[in-house]
This record gives sequence, structure tokens and C-alpha cells, in this order.
Amino acid sequence: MKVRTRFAPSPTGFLHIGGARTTLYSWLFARRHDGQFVLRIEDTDEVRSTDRSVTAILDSIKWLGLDWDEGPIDEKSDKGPYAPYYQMKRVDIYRKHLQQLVAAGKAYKCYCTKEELDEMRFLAQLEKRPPRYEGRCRRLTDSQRAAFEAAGKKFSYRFMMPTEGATIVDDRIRGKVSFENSLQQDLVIWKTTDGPTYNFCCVIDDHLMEITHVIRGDEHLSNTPSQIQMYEALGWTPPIFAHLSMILGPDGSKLSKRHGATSVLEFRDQGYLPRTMRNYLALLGWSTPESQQLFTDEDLIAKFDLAGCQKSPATFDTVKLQWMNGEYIRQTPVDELVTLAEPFLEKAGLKGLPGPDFKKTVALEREKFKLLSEIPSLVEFFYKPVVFTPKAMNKVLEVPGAKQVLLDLAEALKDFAPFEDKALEARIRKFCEEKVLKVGQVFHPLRAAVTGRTEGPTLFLMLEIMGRDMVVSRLKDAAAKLG
RNA sequence: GGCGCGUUCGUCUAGCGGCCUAGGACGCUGCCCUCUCAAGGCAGAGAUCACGGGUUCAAAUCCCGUACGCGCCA
Repeated sequence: MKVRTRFAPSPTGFLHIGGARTTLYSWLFARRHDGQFVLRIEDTDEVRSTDRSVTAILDSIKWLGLDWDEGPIDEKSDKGPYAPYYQMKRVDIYRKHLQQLVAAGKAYKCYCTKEELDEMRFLAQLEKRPPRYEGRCRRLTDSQRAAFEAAGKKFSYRFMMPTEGATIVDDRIRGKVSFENSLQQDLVIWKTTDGPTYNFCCVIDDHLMEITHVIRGDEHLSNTPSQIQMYEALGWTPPIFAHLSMILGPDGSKLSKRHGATSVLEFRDQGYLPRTMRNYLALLGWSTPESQQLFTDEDLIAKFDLAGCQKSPATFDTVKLQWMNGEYIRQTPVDELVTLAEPFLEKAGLKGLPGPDFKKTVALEREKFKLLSEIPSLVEFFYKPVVFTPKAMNKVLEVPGAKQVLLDLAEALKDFAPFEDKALEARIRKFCEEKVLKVGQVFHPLRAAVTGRTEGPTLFLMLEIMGRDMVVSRLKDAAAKLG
């Protein structure tokens, strides 16, 4: 049997990090088993679903570097052998199956109003009973039913759960989980407002789309027994389920906005690489016995399995994410890195400025970047006027003799050639000897004068890239500033 | 409230009855390298395996409770 997995987001917001991980795992599993990965948009919540959200979700998945074999092309159209993949376009299908269930006596009309349900729930809580629907309309007599119909009462449809026995969810991550049927309530599968309900659509689509493995978040585990019963009522075999643990914020509660970035696109905008996200998310709740940390995509696909998934929730750790991003930035060829950095350079206003090729300056500082967004601030002094940090002024420049060093250096370098790394190092070391100065007494003021900072790239290669004119004039400017 | 799930260094985790004096990774500390900052190398601190009972010659690993956290049901 061909493996088919799916990710089925509700387009009511952005793709958050938990959804991204679910997508990744589903994708990896499909790729690993040479199967197909399907995207389905669960837009039955008409009020909250938006096109904008669909776009954001598709963009997020694409940015992550994941692809889907079937599903939406954009917020309007879709393609694939099981189309449509937008649930709102499938309502007729759901209605047909509803009728099938009604005919089989597996679904019934519920005339209870919201007020009545609220009251029942309230009473149940007062009496310390579980606040679940007790199946009142399930036991309606024919005359009661006729009376409601005659009165034109609105109704929903509920699925009739078995009242005896237990439903076993044989979960690939958690093992066999047993639920007492008598404790489950009859779920609404068709709303009073004339529309199918999430749990119902999900069952029908997963079956019709021939999904073999449903990989989804922990929060769906409790609904799974009801869904399994629906499969059976419809005469279908349920797929294999795998419920992923949640992702928590640093304080141990469910990861949310107040913990910082949660939307995939925010991570993009902060300068994380897609491959970092793939690798980090893969490891957040999954591991190999060797505890391997860094993976290529091929590696991930070859090694990913549901058995390696953690049952307990995982805390999202930005520090480790940043380490990994730095790791991948260092692995990225410079040309590619510059291309990736472009939006950030542009935003920082460095893009059109005269100055050295970004390839040179970015390469020079590459091992320091943890985020693409940090790149501009680390190379900006090549393009913008020098801004002296307080530390550079106090600790390095405003010390006795520093001004003279700068002036002497300017003089020594103004005609020096070739203005190149090794030659410069030899010349400046010789300069130290001539003036009987320790290298630190020369190197540090020099760096501070041309960059305005005490921290920066390796000195001589940086001077080469700056070029003689810039170096000499900055030395003079800094000396002048020292008065 | 009911049902379900979970609990190994600060964090992600390895572990599936003896190899565990609990391994790795991030972070942290120190040292080395060195023109600064990084990167890199080396070393180190850090977990009575939530707690309490069992089972067993032997338990982080199996069983039962308790606590705490979380999810679903509204």
C-alpha cells in the first residue's frame, strides 16, 4: 500500500511552529516511504477562514522547503486526483455521507437549542457530572419528534456513538490507548446552521483521499475514538494514527504569541534559514538513537521514523535554534549567503551604497552570523560613515600615544603598495618595531579608527578590502577627532 | 468534573531488565589558538532518572498508586 499523509490546516491564522512541525513530519514520513503528501484546507469555519490565511500558510510551507503532491495551487484553485482539496467545495460529498449515516440509523437529529445545551451543561457541572451531551434527542419518541418537526424546530445531526465496549486507538507514537464508549458523547456532525463539522469532514476526507497515516497534534487524540467509530459506521477501515506531543514555551505552557515568534514567517523575517527550521523542528520531539544533531534533507528522509518520536511535550529553545542557524550560515556558500542577505541589506539601507563587494565583506564576517538579520550591522562600517562606540573611544582611542600612532600609520600607508593582506601585515608589524610599540598598541587603535569598534574582522584582510583611500582617510579623521 | 496523555542534566534528548560510577547536543565555566570578536580544539560543572510502593538475583527501564503538568469535552 502506498503511503499517503496529509496536513490539513484551518485557514484561520498563520502557520505556527507546531503546525510547521506537523507538516514536516508528515512530509518526511511520506518522502521516506516514497509516498505522497497531501495538503487539504479545512475551511468549514466560514467566518474565521480567510484567503489571506491560506496564502500565508502556503507561503510558509513553501518557504520551509516542503512540497505537496496534491492540494491547493493558490487560495482559489487546487489540483490532484482527489480534488477538490478545499472542504467548502466538498459539502455535497459530506451531505451524501450524512444521509448514509442517517439511513443506517447511525446519526440522528438533535433539536436541542444552544440555551438548552448550556443549561444541561450547567446542571451537570453543579451535580459534578461530566458536562457531556447525554443523548436526550437520541431517545425521542416518534410523537415528540413529530411535534418538534411540526413546530419547525431547528436541528443538528449527531453521530450515534456505541454505548458499550471500548474503542482502542492504536497510535504509532503512544501505543494502544483505550477509551470507554459509554463515556464518549454523541458528537455534532452537522451544524444547526446547515454545515458539516470538523470531526466529520476529517473522517470522510481522510478516507476518500486514501490517507494511510494521519500524523497530527496531540490535541486530536481525544476525538480519535469518535472518529474511529465514524469510520466503522461508514464501513471503512480507519487509517493509522500518530499523535505528536505539543510544543511548549519556556514557561512550560503551550507555545503562544507571548513567548515571542510563533509564526513561521516571523522566523523567516528574523533571518533563520529554511534548512535550520527543518533540522531544528525535526529534532524537537524526534531523535535518532545516536542523538545526531545536524542532518541534510536526504539524511532526515532516510532516518525519520514515527518510533523515534517523543511522547512528552518539548520546549522550544531559541538559543539552540540560533546555534544551528549559525552552523548552517557557515555552511552556506558566500554567493548564496549574499543573495539570502539581500532583503536584510536592503532594509538596512546598505544595498545601493558604494563600497566593497558584499561577497567580500560578508565572507569576512561569516562565522559571526547567527541570523541573516545580523549581517547588516556587522558589515555596515564598510559602507556607512564610522560611528565610534563608547568603548572604542574610551578604551582604545583616547589613550596616550594612540593619536600619534594613527597619524604615523596614515603616513606609512598613504603610498603603500600592494595594499594587500600579507603585505600589509608585514608592513604594519615592521611599523611596530620601528616605533618600538607592542602590536596591541597599534592593532587596536587601528581597528577602532577604521571601524569605530573594538570588535571586528581580522585586521589586514579587512584593510585590504577597505582599500587604501578609505583606510588612510579614516585614520586621519579619527586622529582629528581626538583633537 | 470526567476521560486521555505525559514526567531522565537549565533545554532537546539516548536509554526499551544487567554494558548506566546514566551517554550525546545546545547553553554555561575554564584553558588553548589568537590582532579584537567570533569560529575551532580541549577540559569541566550539571540528572539521588517526579515521588511512594511492589515484581526480580538485578529497574531509569516491568506493575500499581500519588503528585504535578498538559490536552479534549464547554
